[in-house]
Amino acid sequence: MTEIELNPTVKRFVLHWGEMGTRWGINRTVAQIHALLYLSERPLHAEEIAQALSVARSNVSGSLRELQGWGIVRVVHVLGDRRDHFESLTDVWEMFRIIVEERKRREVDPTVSMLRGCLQEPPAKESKYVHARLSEMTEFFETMLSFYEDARHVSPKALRQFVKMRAGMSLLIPKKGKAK
Amino acid sequence: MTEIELNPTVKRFVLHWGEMGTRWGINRTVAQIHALLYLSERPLHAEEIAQALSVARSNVSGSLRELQGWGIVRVVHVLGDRRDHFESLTDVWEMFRIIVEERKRREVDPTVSMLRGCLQEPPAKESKYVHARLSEMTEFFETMLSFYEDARHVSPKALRQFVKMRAGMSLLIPKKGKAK
DNA sequence: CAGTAATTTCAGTAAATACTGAAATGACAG
DNA sequence: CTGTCATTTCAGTATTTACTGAAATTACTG
Repeated sequence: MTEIELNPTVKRFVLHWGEMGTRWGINRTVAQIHALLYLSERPLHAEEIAQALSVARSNVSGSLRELQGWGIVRVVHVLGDRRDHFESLTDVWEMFRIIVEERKRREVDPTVSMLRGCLQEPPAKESKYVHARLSEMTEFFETMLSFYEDARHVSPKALRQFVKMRAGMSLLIPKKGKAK
Repeated sequence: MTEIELNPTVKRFVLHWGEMGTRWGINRTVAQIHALLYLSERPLHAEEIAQALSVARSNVSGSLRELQGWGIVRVVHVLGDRRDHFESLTDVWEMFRIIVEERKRREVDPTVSMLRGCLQEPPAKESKYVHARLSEMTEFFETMLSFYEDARHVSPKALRQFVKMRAGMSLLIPKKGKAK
């Protein structure tokens, strides 16, 4: 009812984050709730969130469930309060890692399965050309996956350092002469 | 009218690609057309595409425009035929590079602007906490951007080799002792 | 410069997606 | 147990997004 007015900076971030969500296939409200929790110093309960964003309580409920499914929001309890409270991870790198991992699991892995399935087909049946394109696509995904797999076995700390190391890439390119 | 029956493998790929598109914020039909062109040995004209996918001619028109906007489909002409024909890039790595570049431009860059804008605000106004979270988020994006910038200046060939190099990551982690 | 084929635009419609609010369920506290 | 508060479910509705087909425009041909 009574609009709990958000700090303008928070509002700006929340709205933008919501838009970004939609562009990457994430429900707007889900993204907004995540943004709100990310900027909230203390855990919030569903009712507060509903008021802050002017959405229905039930909508918040489902969205929180989804965020928990992603593993970037968790429920906590406040002494003397029966309600569930929610907080976001604060470590941006860790959130990024989790999101990448989830999207791999939900979207990339099934795509690779599909591609392998397509290549299974008697190669006479479909044209040579189709088979060639699908092979290239599969190889691309598999290369990316094994790169990712390697990266995953490096400690998060070391990985951060690697990414942060300016000019890191250019030093690392294989062998002779300067890459051009 | 007369359904041009797609090769089952092509159909499978096209349908899957369409679904993946939607999950990443790409219109289903747009993704399907891209998939179809990717697997097509010769350039197709809009009418063929409309029939193959059973969608309206005008829908194909807009979708092709969008794909051209992304830069992964281009128009070509066939001698003795007035119609525009369309073909997809065939190099998967190059397509990936272009898509990443575009999404950076359309989505990441504006987000970083927004974040910088938020940090501009008199830090007294918003809570210390909000400012701290926004700083971390900004730093994350900026680190990623400069990493990407480095990678962009490496030749595509070298970059491919780098990604393909198994165990590449673990070798590359800074300094003393083996990571992890 | 007429006539025709190709393409694009756009208003209307359909489909998908997101959201609401009432009702059902669950979880305590006394 | 009983009542209260919290949460979830779900059927109905609203909103957004995608799509169609007719009409307008553009591009070409003879």
